[in-house]
Amino acid sequence: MKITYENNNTKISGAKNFDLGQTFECGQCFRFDKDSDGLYKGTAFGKTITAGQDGEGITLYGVGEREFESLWRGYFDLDRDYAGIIKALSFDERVSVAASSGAGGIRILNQDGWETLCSFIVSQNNNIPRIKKIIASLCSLLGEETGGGFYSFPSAEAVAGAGIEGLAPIRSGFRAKYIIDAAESVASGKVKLDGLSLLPYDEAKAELMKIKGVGDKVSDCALLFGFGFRGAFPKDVWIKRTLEKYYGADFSPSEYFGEHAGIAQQYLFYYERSILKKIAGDN
DNA sequence: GTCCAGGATCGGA
DNA sequence: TCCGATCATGGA
Repeated sequence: MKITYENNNTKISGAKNFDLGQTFECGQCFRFDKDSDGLYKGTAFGKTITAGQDGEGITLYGVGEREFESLWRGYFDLDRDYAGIIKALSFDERVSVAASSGAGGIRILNQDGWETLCSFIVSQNNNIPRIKKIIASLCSLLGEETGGGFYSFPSAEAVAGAGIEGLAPIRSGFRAKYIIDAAESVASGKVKLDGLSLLPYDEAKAELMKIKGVGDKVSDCALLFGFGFRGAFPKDVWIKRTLEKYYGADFSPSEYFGEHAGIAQQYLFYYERSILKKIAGDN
């Protein structure tokens, strides 16, 4: 992998297993959209960027060395050896097939913990287009403008301050009370997100599940996408179907796949949900 | 109009 | 412990 800086852009070339589209569209992140020109635009950690990919590599527009090193290198998980992880996980036939059939360019983003927690509370019993819409609405309602009509994700304090009535415009339905409980718990310190990534998995999970509306799956998503727990294995409806179909009952993904179970999960999820669905749709 | 969505909670077997 | 109904809304 080679990083070069020119004209206030950062160019990443020779990065193995890094596909911008797969990474932004595999369901881990709700804040990036593809523009009509094929570029992805979105906001993370209060910074809005435009990113594109061509045969030469990935370009982050308007990002200089300082910002790249302090934010985006970590965000895109660039210091993790995905090729090696895929090799290590390919003892499993399903993961091997998924990784070599259009899911191998996914990188697990290191997103903001609070944003990820809140986003996956919104995701429950919901569909991705609507999840994105609700989150965008929450950000424009309570976040701060970051330029070009983009907004930062609001702090827990800002969300708690709005109260349940204040959230009415985002149309989040029965999830509003859960969002408020999460915001109040985090703002008050009842649930501590600082240092959560350093706790053992079980303790970190129990901490998040103190929040109403945060159960087994939502907490695993937050841990995997927002707190660096690559061994967390979120079990949504698609993955449950996959597990039943190929791995049988009483199967323990975390023991079977090990420390990178979450990455295996994401390959399986994206492959089953997007790639097989697309193939089915083409027939 | 119907079905269902990256689930969690609650009450009752 | 397990199962089903329910939750609020709108995308497909």
